[in-house]
Parts: sequence; C-alpha cells; structure tokens
Amino acid sequence: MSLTIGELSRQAQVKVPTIRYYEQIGLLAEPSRTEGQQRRYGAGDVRRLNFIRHARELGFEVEAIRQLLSLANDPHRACGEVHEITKAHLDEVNDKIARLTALRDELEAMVACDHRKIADCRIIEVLADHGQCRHDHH
Amino acid sequence: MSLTIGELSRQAQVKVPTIRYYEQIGLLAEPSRTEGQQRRYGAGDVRRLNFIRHARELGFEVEAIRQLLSLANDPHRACGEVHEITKAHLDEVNDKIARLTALRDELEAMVACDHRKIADCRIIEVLADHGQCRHDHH
DNA sequence: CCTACATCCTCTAGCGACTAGAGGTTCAAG
DNA sequence: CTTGAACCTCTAGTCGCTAGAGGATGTAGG
Repeated sequence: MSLTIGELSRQAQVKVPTIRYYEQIGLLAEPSRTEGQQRRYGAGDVRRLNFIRHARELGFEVEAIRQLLSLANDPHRACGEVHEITKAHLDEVNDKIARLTALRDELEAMVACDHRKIADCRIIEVLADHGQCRHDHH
Repeated sequence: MSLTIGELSRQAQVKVPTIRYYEQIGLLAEPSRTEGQQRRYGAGDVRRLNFIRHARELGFEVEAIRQLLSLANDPHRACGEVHEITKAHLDEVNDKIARLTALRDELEAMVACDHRKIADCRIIEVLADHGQCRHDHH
C-alpha cells in the first residue's frame, strides 16, 4: 500500500504544502520516493500525520509535538514526561477557555445592542473603556 | 499633557516596539514630535491604544480593528457594520470555545492516566486516534 | 553648564507556522 | 503515445509582532 502526497493529504486532512513543510522541519520522516522523486507514503504516515494534525488543532506547538513524537517511540519509559507536557498544556487550555468565555460574554453583550436604536450602540465604547477606570474601579 | 512613547507604553500596556509597529501599519496616527524627533502623545492616543489592545486581546485581527476604528469616527451611521464585525467574531469565538472544551476533556482524561501504571498511558493513543474513529465516537 | 545614562530614534532581520507562486517533471488513464 | 492532473524544488510572502545594532536625545545630579 502506498499513497501519493495528495492521497495522504486527503486522508489526514492536511494540505500538501504543509506536509512538505512538516517534512522539512523534521516532524514527518522523509518518505520513500519513486524513480521520478515523487513521495510515497504508508499507513504509518497517515497515523503520524493524524497525530500531528490533531495535536495542532488542540493547540500544541510544533516543538511540543516534536517532543511527544520522540517520546512516543519509547512510550513505556517516557510516559511520565508525556504526562508532564500534557499537564502543562492542560493548564494553558483551561486558561484559554476562561479568557475566551469572558470574551464571549462581552461580545454577546456587545452584539445585544439593538441596532435599530443606533445611538445606543456600545460596541466601540465597550472596547474603548477597558483599562481606563472610568467608573473608578482600579 | 504630553507622554513619551515609554509612558504611553506603560499606560496602555502595549510594548514600545509594538506602538511603533502600529504606527507603521497605520493603526495609530503619527504623533507630534520634539525637536529631536522623539514622539509625544496625548490622552487621545492612550484611549485609542487601549481600544486597540483590548480588541487584540479579544482576538480581533488588525484588519478588523482598522475597520472598527474607521467606523468609530461615524458611530451613528456605522453601528450596523460594527455590529456585524462583532457578530462574526462572536461566532468564531463560540466555535473556539467548543473545540477547546472538547480538548480539555480529552487532556483531562489523558492526565488522569496514572503514570505508575506506565503501560496504560494513553496520551499518545488519544492524540493518534482522532480522525480514525476506533471507538466509534463521532 | 556639563556629564551621565536612561530612553529614544531608525533600520534590518528574525520568529512560528504556514501559504502562494514560478517553472519544470512525472505518472497513470485513455 | 499523448494528455493533463498532480507532482517536484525553490523562493518569497503572510501576520503580528520581537530583537538587535548603532546612534541621537533629553533630563537629573553635580
């Protein structure tokens, strides 16, 4: 079983130039090639690229993924480290969620502005107000 | 009242090079200068920069902020447009929150892996599984 | 008035993580 | 054997900053 870069792209939902980029930065191993130098991939590459894509979607930086991937080669000994990376990331994610939720509430309040009553629109004001202590909160 | 770029930086919580960058890309108007070409800012700049910073923190792209700023000059007529930009952004944010929450659940499950039982650690697996529907979850 | 030195200036280059395009080659179907 | 989609390498661009070089300015203390 061998896949072209385009087929791999479709199966792993990662764009072709991005696959080549991942290879370039050493996230993805250099695949075998045809006589004419075209890349051919196997099932392992699909899995690995799925792993990468998913980790990226989850917000892991490439460097973290690189660590995870290298640790994955020896999962039994390295599990503790994987655990640590993941834990650190979890904290980050929780923080992101908290800030985005605050943001959503704010945006919702902003959008709630009925734009038939144009003069009352507060979006600009809300954005401008922050950090200015207009209502004497420090 | 006139502020140096450093004072503006402190008041608006935006780094000095970033302020100059914002000026360069036209987000911030060119300020007045001293004889020796140093920038001097006023209260309006503090407000505008606070607006920009806040909008950035909320995840608005520079282009969107540029629109908001230009619309802000005529808030009565433009409120509908401001509304639209914000609404579009809200949709995005809601989507991000949903995906991050799914991620958090996953990470939490991953971290719950007791690393004394090393062989059972599923972190790598969980990341690799996605898009492969091994456990027939959506 | 002079000196010290923090802060300012402009400029170029770099970062991460891609994305786009030019210009040419390969491969599989008809 | 021809066609044309997909492949190849390469360079350069994107966004939103950030860092550094190398020099000028402005202000506070003596």
